[in-house]
This record gives sequence, C-alpha cells and structure tokens, in this order.
Amino acid sequence: MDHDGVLVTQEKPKKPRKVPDHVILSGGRNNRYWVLDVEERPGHKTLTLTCSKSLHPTETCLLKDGWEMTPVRRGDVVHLEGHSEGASWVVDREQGFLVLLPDSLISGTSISSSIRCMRRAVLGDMFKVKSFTNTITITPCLFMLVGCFVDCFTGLRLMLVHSVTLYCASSRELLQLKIFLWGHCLSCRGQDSAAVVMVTELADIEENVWSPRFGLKGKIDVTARIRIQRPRNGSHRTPEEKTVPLELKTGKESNSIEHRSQVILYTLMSLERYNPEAGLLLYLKTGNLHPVVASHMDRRELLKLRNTLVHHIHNCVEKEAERSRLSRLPDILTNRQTCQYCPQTRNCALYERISKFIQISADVSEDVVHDFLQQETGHLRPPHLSYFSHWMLLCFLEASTMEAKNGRKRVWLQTAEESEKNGSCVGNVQLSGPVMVQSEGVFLHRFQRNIAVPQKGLTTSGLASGDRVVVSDQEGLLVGLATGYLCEVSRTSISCTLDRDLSKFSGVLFRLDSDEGVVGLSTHLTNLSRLMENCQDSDRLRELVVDLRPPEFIFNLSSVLPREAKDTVANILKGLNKPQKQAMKKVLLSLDYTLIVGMPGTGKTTTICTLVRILHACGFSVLLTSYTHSAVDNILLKLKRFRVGFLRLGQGQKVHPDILPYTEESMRKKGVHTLSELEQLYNKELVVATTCMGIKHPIFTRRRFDFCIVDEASQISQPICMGPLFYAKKFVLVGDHQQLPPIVQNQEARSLGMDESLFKRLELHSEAVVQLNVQYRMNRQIMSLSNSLMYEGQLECGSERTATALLSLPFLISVQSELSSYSETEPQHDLVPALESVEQGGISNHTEAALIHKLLSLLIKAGCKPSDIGVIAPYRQQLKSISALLQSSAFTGVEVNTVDRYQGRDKSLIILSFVRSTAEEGTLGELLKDWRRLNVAITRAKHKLLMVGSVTTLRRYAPVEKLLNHLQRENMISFQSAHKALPSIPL
DNA sequence: CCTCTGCGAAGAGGA
Repeated sequence: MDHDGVLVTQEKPKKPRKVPDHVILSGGRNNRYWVLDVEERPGHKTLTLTCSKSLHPTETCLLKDGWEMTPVRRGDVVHLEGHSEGASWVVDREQGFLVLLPDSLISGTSISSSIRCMRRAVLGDMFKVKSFTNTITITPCLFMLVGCFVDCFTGLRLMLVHSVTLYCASSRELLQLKIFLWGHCLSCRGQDSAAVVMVTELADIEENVWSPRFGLKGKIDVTARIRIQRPRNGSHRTPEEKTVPLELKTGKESNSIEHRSQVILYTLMSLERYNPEAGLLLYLKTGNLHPVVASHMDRRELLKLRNTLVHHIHNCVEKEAERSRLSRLPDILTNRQTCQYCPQTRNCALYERISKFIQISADVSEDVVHDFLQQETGHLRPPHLSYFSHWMLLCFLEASTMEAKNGRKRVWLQTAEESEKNGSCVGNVQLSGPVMVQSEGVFLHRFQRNIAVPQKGLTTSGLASGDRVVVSDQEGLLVGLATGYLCEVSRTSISCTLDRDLSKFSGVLFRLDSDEGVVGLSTHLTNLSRLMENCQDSDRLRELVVDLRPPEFIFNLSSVLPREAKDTVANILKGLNKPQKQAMKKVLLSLDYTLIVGMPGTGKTTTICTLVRILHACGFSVLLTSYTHSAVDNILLKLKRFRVGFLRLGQGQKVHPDILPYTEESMRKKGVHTLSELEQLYNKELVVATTCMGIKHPIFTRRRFDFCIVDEASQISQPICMGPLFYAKKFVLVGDHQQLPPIVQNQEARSLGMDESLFKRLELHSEAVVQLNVQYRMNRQIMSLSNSLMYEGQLECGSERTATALLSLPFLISVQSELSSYSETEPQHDLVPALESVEQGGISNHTEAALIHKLLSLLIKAGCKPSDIGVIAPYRQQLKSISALLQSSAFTGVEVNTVDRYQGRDKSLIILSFVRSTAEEGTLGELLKDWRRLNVAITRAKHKLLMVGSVTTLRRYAPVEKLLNHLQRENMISFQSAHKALPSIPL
C-alpha cells in the first residue's frame, strides 16, 4: 500500500495488453467491456474499461457497497447494467450490476447451490456426480405430467380464487393447487389477503433460457400468465395481467432460500422476455403456492454469488513463474448439516489433499477436516494423488484452450449475418410446415428462408447434416430456444430434430447456429474422480493404470475355453495369420489386459472382429468401444456378417445406416414399455458397442462385462480411455503408438504429456503386448519406407502378391511420350520457386497443388481409376487449394483429405503434398515434426506413393530428413531442383 | 501456427 492508500493488486509494471482475437467486445444492451485496470481502495474499487478492441476510448466503473469484493481482474470481460454518466459507471447498493465473464452462462441451480457452499458449487461444475438412484426411467417425469395438463387446458380460463382442482389426464392423479392470495410488489405485501391471483394460462413448459446479459442459463418449469385482482375501497380496479416464472417442487415444502433464489434468478433470466418482478414457487405435495418477489437486493446478492462462482470456475489454474498449477478452491465448510449429504464429498477431499500436496499447507488442520480427509481419501497413496492432480491440471489447460475457441458466444454477440460469413450459421429462416413428433422429446422441424429477404442458397451455409445446432430468434432476444441435430440441408430448406416443439413461434424469424466444441472435459474429470473412488472397480483399475502393476496371465488355455466352444473357436482361428492367432491366445489367457499393436495394414478390424466372435463363442460378454462412431461401426459392419448379435448404443444420427437396426432406439420402437422389458433389452446381447463417451448410458449402472475392447486406443487420451474400462474385468487395447496420438490443443498440456495414451503408458509391460506385423496393404518398396522410419524392419508383407503388387496403368505408354515432349518444351517451369502461402485458414502451397493437378491428369489419362487415388496433406488449407483445381468431372472420385483423417484407411495410389516450403529461416510448424504423422502419411498407399515437397525445407524436419535419407540411399528420388523435389517410386 | 472427435441438459430429491 502506498501513501495514498492505493493497493496495487496487479503486478507492476502495467504493460498495455492486447485484447486476444477470440474476445468480442461491444457497447449497447449486451455490452462487453475489457478490464484494463483495477484500482482498489478501502471500501471501493475503480475499474478502467474499454469496449473497443483498439483499447480506447476508456471508461471507468466505480464499485462500492460490497461490489468492490467482486473478484474482477485485469483482462477480464465484464458486462455492466445500469447507466453511466460521461463514460463513468457507478455500481452500488441502489443501482447497477456488474456481471463478471458474462459469456460463461451459469445455471440457476449452480448459483443457488453456492449459497451454502461455494466450494460445492465449483466442484459441481467440474464433476458430474452420478446419482445414487437407478437412472433407468420410463415413466414420464413431472414436467411431462404438467405438459399433459397444458395440452388439456390451454386456452381454458381457469378461475382460481382460493383453490382449484385439476385432473391430470395421464396419471388420473388429483392435483390440488391452492393458490395463495398474492400482491405483485413489495409494498402491497401487507395487504396480500386483499389481492386475488388467477393463473389464466400456462404459456410454456420447461422453457430453455440463455441470458447473456446476466450470464445465466436455466430451464423454467412453467411460464404462467396470471391476473391480479386488487380490490380497493370496495370498488374493483381493472385487473393486472402478468407473465411470471413458476417453479414446481415435488418434495418437502421448505420454502428454502435455495428454492426462492432459483425463482429470483428465473425472473432475471426472463427479464427481456416479459420483465417479471416476481415469480411463483409451487409445492405440489401441499399444494401451497408462494409468491417470490424479486427485489433489487436479492438479485444483487445472487449476481455477486454468480460472479464469485464464475471467477473460481475460470481460474481453476494459475500461473506461477511460467508454470501452471491448480488453484485453491473456496475453503472447506465443516458444517455437518451441509456436508453430510453433499454429493461432492470425495472430490472435495481429493482436492484438498492435492492442494496440500502441491502447495504450502494452509492453516486447515482442524481435527474435523483431518478426519473427513482420512475417511474420503485414506485409501489413496501419493502416486494416486499426483496422477489425479497432474491430469486435472492437463484437462483444465486443455479446457481453457477449447473455451477460448468456443464459438457459442457468437450466437448472442454476433449478428446472424456476421456468423454466416464464418459458415457456422443460417439466419432469416422461419418454420415451414408442421412440427412432427419423432419420438419422446424429439421434434422434427423444417425451416425455410424468409422469402422477403433475397439471399443465397442454404447449402452454401457451411452447415451440414449431422451437425449440432442451436436455434435462437433472429433479433437475439430469445437465445438458445432449442438445440438438436441437423437432418437435411437442401438449397431451399433445412430440417432438424430439436429438443423442443417450436410450433408456437410460427412466423418468427430464426437463426440456426452450429453448436460445436461445447462438450468440455467433464467426462475426463468425472472419470479421473472415479478412478480415485474407494470401490472394487476403481481400486483394480487404479492399480493397473496408476501403480502400473504388471498384468498377469494364466498359462493353460483349456481352463478358459469351454469344451463346447473349442471346435467353433478352432474354426474361427483358421482364417488368421500367426501374430493374429497369438493375439487371440494372449487375450484369452489374460487376467488383466492385453495390448494389440496393429501396425499399418495388418488387419486390425478383422482381428478385433475375430476376437469378438471368439469371446462370444466362449460365452463371454464384451463391451466394444472406440473413440469415434465410425471406428465402432467399422467393426460392427464386419461382425454383422457373422452370427453374432449385438446392441449398439448411441445417437441414431451418428450411427452407420446399416447398423441402425441394432441401436437401442430402433429396438425400443419394437415395443418396450416396462422397466423389465427395458432391462431385458439391455441384458439380451453378450456384445454391447458404443463410443468411449457413451458410457454414461443407464445400462452401465448395472451391467458388467467380461471383456472391454477399445479400438484406436493409441488415439484416446487417458481419462477418456479409462471410462469404459470401469465396466469390465479385463480389457484389450488395440492401437499403434507409432501412429497418431490423441489430439491436444493446448501447447503446455501437450508438453506435460497429455498426448500420452493409456495404450502407450501400459506398453512398458511388454509381456502384455502382441504385435501384428504382417501386413496386406503396401508393396515391398512402400513398406520399406515405414520400416526404415519407424518399425526397424519389423513390418512384413503377408504374401508375395502383396509385396509385388503394382498400380496398373493400361495407357501408360501413350502418356509417356506426351510427357517427354512436355518436359522438353517447358523445362524451366520446374525451377520456379514453390513457396508456401499462409492464409487465414492455414498454410497451403499453390505450386504443389498445381503440380498435383498435373500429376493426377497424367495418371488418370494413363488409366488409373480416380476412386483408387487419394491425395493427402498435413494442412487443411492445402486440401482446399487442391480441391479447387480438381473441379472437372474427370477427377470425380479422387479423395482429398488430411493425413489425420486418412489414418486407418488406404488407397492404391496416394499423392502426398508436404506443403511446407519456406525461405531459409521460416518457422517450422508442429505437424511435420511428428514422426507418427509422417508414418501415417507414408503407409496409406498400397501400390504407389508420390510425395511432393521442397527438399531444402523438409530437411529441417527430423522425421522427414530421415525419410529423405532413406529415399536417397535407395535411389528413389527421381527429380530434384533448387526449390522442389518430386520423389517417387518408379512404376 | 492451425491436426479435430466426442456430447443432452439444468435440475430432480433424500435427509
């Protein structure tokens, strides 16, 4: 503190910071200010702000009467409510609100749960705790019940004076609703008995509200229209009409501060829709209706809580001396009443243990806390705690990068026109035709462009079928009305399935925004937390994953093979090669786990399919998973041909059409009405298949499997990969750590090892590893590249036919003569520098693209089928510039894609464009530094591989350098100039 | 510098 009493909270010197690209600032109603400086004085705080990315002009905001406690920091984005005079705002007891990080929408229940324990609310945001009850439900929830009576009574004027009786058609249950006499504002409270409130209409049920103004979100049980009749001096005044949120509670009538706060928050969220000054709280057990008046004071205090909560959620990682670490959470509350039934006790204790572990211990050493920690985490040893905290940190780092990229805020901060330019939005559409109910809670909508506004077609919008979408109104008042999936995009209309029926908005102009990247890392965190649980499943997995206990095997196959299955198994094994058979044997003998290394082209899918068949024949149950839907379905498509039944879990939209009949969705359509029928469906098949993220399905609250198989395991991060493993006694991971690792966007997280898969971690136990090294894809020369780069000669051809297979080019000779004349006429062309260009969307190389175009023309002319050709590049932008040259119909069928996307696939002929070609000292990108990406790139071709790139630049990448050396040694580089090389394998 | 797939969700209620 200096002599003025100014407390400098930020580190001096104050460097003027640039506003990051992803931050959107604005003035006006949804204003977004960037905090340039925070000046604290006793009793108040002054912020220096700007809503312009150029950092001027600046404004100030004075925070006092408690607002100065808001944990706002330099570099935060805030929203201001109230008014300003001459660019200076005042937020105090009477007026104004400060909303910290308003684009992080916090749910009403999170805030109300923070009233008693802020720590619990923060933990609740990180860890989704699975409820202790059975989550398999068929019976409609309360809201469907209410929905039913809305159907029956909409339009009916209900005369509710003192009490009213409603019949609920679905349950034949009698609901008695006593309607309390109620005055709508505070001053009337004393004369409540004089006012009569009538609910005249139920305007909406389970309305979804996103309120970017207050940084809130929630679902409002009932939106009710009410009439307030206030007699005065015997004479009747005209009744007042109001629309208010009504919160239903089926439990005990507590009228608790949490319940009332929820209602107050709903009044804030719906401020822009109908500006309610109060809401209703209805307890169905007693039928009592409580009015909840939303005073400025209540709203103010709740928003302060929200600000504290959002601060903790956002600052879960802090940086010290260039190194990140987990931040401390709000203090532990040791109130037996509150803590006793808290669902977060384990995480609360875990977090305390790891924060002590990492930081200098705080003063908490009370016996109560000690006992609590002992009880919850006594079973964990230091390695467990450090695994947990390490991965928590990695996940938070990664989440922060994803958050920065998260485009959801564009839905309310950008106009539809602006978003359409990014190709992530379609604006100016309205409902066309009726809304169809597809199934429970799935409503099929069709939208059309508003004809009054002439615009380009919808197919160019960038939205494609299968995308997740959010529907909002065009004006930005009704944000996040519904979410769902796009089904079909045609030139004139768009259809999608939504979670709400929007038919009452006919005529309203909508915008549809793609809703990507909002998954977050809650599955990761929840899995990590689960790994630390004190229970059998978790203890065993923790031993294997964290302690790296060596896996055990038995030696006698006959003890696991049922006698009656022996012949079948022997029969199935016949089609396999040696290493594949070995893999089968190893899995059967394993007591813990097996790792199958599937080198390129070695028949991974076939192997897994066979493995499932064998396990099935032995009567073992199998949980079959992978990270992607397509990988899961690939195996199932093969499995389908044999007589192996299975149940496929997952969104129908994402499942392969041929697998659809096996999904839960289509099974349920055949008639599942009771809980036991549903259980039957879930238990019927020995084989269940889903993605790693699909494990929160209710089936897993009960069922356990003998084996869990995870395909693509080397591409899955540890916290996700372990998810399905909780549900099986033994597991099999299939992958190849020499191919692509899990994608990690955050640089620091990657450097701290987040891209190490479980497959790789466990690989140190070589006794658990079987290698599939016999491949049926590449011919001998192509295979030699990979062998010299990665596999040290381990890769073998499965047959002489594979080894010698060549591309057939029936018209080669005529093209050759043409080619030689071409070279003679334009020899200097190849000496033109082929420099890369850095554009908005990434890096590309137009010269390489042109060269590839030429190569393709020649090859196709020589008789190569376009569908046998794949063009790959590490950079997405390069695909665009190549595809742009391949518009002619002659090229239809040529598949242009990234290296990453080609993993697991092959083509007869592959042309690889390396793209990078910089002048001398240009910076090197990350992509080509990865050995594994290069390995994938060169192992996609069966018969011919053409690589196009600049040798001088590429030599700076260690992996490519090694490859080039090999090519040179083997005399495989056929052409080279100063700036360009065209290595190729002779035909 | 730039590779990309996952996913329902806020809130239900027991003391």
